Order: sequence, then C-alpha cells, then structure tokens
Amino acid sequence: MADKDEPGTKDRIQAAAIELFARKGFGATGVREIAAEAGVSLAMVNYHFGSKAALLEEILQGFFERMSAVVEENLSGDDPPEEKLRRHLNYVVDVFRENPALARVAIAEMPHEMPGLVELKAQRIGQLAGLVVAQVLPDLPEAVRSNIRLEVLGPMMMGGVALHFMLRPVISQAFGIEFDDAFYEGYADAMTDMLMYGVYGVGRDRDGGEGTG
Amino acid sequence: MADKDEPGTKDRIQAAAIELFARKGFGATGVREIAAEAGVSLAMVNYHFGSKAALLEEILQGFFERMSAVVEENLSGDDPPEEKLRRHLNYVVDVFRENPALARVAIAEMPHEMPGLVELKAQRIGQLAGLVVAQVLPDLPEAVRSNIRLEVLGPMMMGGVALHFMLRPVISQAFGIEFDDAFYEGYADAMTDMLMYGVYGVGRDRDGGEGTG
DNA sequence: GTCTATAGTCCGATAGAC
DNA sequence: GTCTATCGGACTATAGAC
Repeated sequence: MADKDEPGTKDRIQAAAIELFARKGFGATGVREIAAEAGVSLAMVNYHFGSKAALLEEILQGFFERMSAVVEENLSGDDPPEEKLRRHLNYVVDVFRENPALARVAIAEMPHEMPGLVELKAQRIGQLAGLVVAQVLPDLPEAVRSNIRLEVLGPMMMGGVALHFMLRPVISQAFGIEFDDAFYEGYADAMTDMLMYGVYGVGRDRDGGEGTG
Repeated sequence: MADKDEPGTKDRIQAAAIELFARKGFGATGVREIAAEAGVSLAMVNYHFGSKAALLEEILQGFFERMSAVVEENLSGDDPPEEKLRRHLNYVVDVFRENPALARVAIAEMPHEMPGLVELKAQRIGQLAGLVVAQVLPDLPEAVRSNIRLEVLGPMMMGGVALHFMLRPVISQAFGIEFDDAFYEGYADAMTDMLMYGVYGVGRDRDGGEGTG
C-alpha cells in the first residue's frame, strides 16, 4: 500500500500549494498554478481536495497537528520551567526550519472570508498556548507568576520565531544575512535567555556564562 | 484648496483599500470591491493610483513614513536607554491602535511577485531597525551589549506589537478577550519590562514595584 | 485516477463621453 | 474628476471521456 518513496499526486499538490501560498498568498494563487507546479492537471486539485479552501484547511490542520505533537513531547515532565521552555523553543524552531513555507502559510494566512478557517486557527492556537501556559507557568515561583502578563509575553515568544520566518526575505535583504545552520546555532537558546532574564540579565554572569560561539 | 473636513475621493479609496487588504489580503481583493467600498466607480482607482500595485505601494509608504516619524521623535535625546525604549514602544502601540488595518497590511503583506515592494519593505524596516539600534544600544553597558543577539531580540520586540495586531481576531476568539482601552493600559510598559528584565526579573522588586492596575 | 473542454464569473486596465 | 462600457484574459469548479 504505497510504500514507494516518491510522493503521490495528492502530496505533490499539497507541497506545491504550500510553496505558492507562502510566496504569493492564498488569494493570489490560482488552482491552475498549483496544478502546474505539481505537474498534474487542474482537475486533480479539486478531485483530491474538493476545493481550494479545503486544500488550505488540510494544510493548516497538518501544521497544527505537527505543532501539537512538539508541544506535548517537550513540555511534559518534571524539569524546571526554564529547561522545558528551552527544549520546547528549540523544537519549534526546528519545525519552522524544516518547512518554512508551511510555517509562513499557517501564521500569515488569515482568511476572514472563511470564518471556519479563522475559527480553526483560533482553536488550535488557543489550545497550544493553553498547553504551554499549563506546563510552564505553575512551576514558576508565585512572585514571578503574578507579575507576568501572559497576553504580552505570548506574542513576544511567538514573535521571536514566527515573525522571523514571516519576514525572512525582508530581514535577509535588509541586513544581508544568510539563514544557514550557523545563523540558527543557539537561536532558540538566545530567545529563552532573553525571555527569562531580559536584556540586562543576559549580560550578567549567572552560572559561569559560557558563550554560544 | 480642500480645507473641508470630509476626505476626498483619493483618500476614501485608500482607506477602503486598507480595510479590504487587511481583511482579505491584497491578492484576494478586487479593484471593483475597493471602488464600491469607497463609493466611487472602478475607473477612479486607476485614475488616482495608476494600478492596484501602486495603490499598495502608497499605503506601505504612508505606514513607514508614520513609523519613521515616531522613531525619530522618541528615540533621540539623552534619557537612559530603557526610558527611550519604553516611550518608543508606547508610541508604536498607539500608531498600531490608531489604524490596526494599516498595520496589519504593512506587516503581513509580502508580495514576492512584486520585488519592488519587497525591497521597499526591506529598506524601510532595515532603516527603522537601524535607528532603534543606533539610539538605544550604545547607551547600554558594554557587558550587556556584547551579550545581546540583535537578530533574536528584534523579532521578539516587533512580535510583541506586530503579532498581537496580526493575530487579534484569533486571540480574541481563542481567549475571549476584548481589546478595549483597559486591555492596552500598560501594554507597552509590560513589553519593555519583559524585554529588559525578563520573566524572572519582572517578579523582583526593582524600585518600589508599583502595580499597573 | 487522470485528463480535456467548458461553463460561468470575475479580474485589472483602458477608452471615451461628459 | 467622474462616469459607463468593454476588452482580453484569468479565475474556480465541474462534466464527461478514458
């Protein structure tokens, strides 16, 4: 039952769609274009997915399934909260790096004209955020917990990863940065440090202060 | 020369376009739709702006002009870096709140098919980021400065504002939050605290620790 | 499961009257 | 400066042959 290595038609269509949605946006991408990129005919897209909207929905579901798996894998257990978060962010960055186009579609695409999809995203993001909060927050000291505004911390934490990948072409062009392995070395760790200790805190020796380079 | 209060045709078209681009995306919004929302005919859009793409460009230019003004207004001077940043972020949040649709278009719209616009965004974002870095960074102690990874801090700082406004409909739906004045009370200050002192730091008494409520 | 052909709609842009 | 009418093409989705 399909144990060959090469992807089937449906997978090729989905991969092509992710690439094009990321590059041009959902609304600006035609079904013909997706079909051409996948090397099949127009009719195949609707045969396999039903409609363009349903194709986007399947793509989003796939991304959030993947993210849920990462969250559940890395946030349970008895480690200190900082270690949980560090491990979690490292995996999230990996997921985004594995398929930046998919990440970009999942974050940036917000089709208000399809309330069902907005609700889907709201539900999944809410669920993920709830899991992170539930797994990390209770382990923090009360004095810390009561001073955190989660609705502020949340977008900052997400932004460190999501906005980087959304704006990659712009950042790359503006600062002449290449996003190779070296760039991502310690990226999630630097994020964790910044979140936990802040700008002033990362400059302080905490436990020996080894560099990342 | 047009000292009436009501906006002219061109402004009405631009305002309608911002609203629709924010709601549906640039690619998914038709010129006819923009014209209808503005209460004029299709031909007026091309008469006043030349093309749909040029209309988007003018919108983006307007946003970045506005942001540049805010940056230059708030980041010069001799205040300590933390106060500069705090004031700056407060103004940025205000700009975003004044016209959330414009902010959403400027951040989320990334038309790779129009390299000119991507370059425009790259140039303006690079310029803004450069200004912030130049005005805030040199005033920090050397021990702090050398431990900051700007390419990590940047997206986190932007994310705290930008991602919040991009995902507002989702956040609102997922957590049942209403984004009224009370919600934004102290939002930028909380961001600044988090950036400077981190999760652990905001729980500590620094200078009396007055609450925000 | 894959194709071609096509129906029916909508697109961006422009010509030309006023 | 604003309109209507229209061109040529692209769109999504489906019907029907194989």
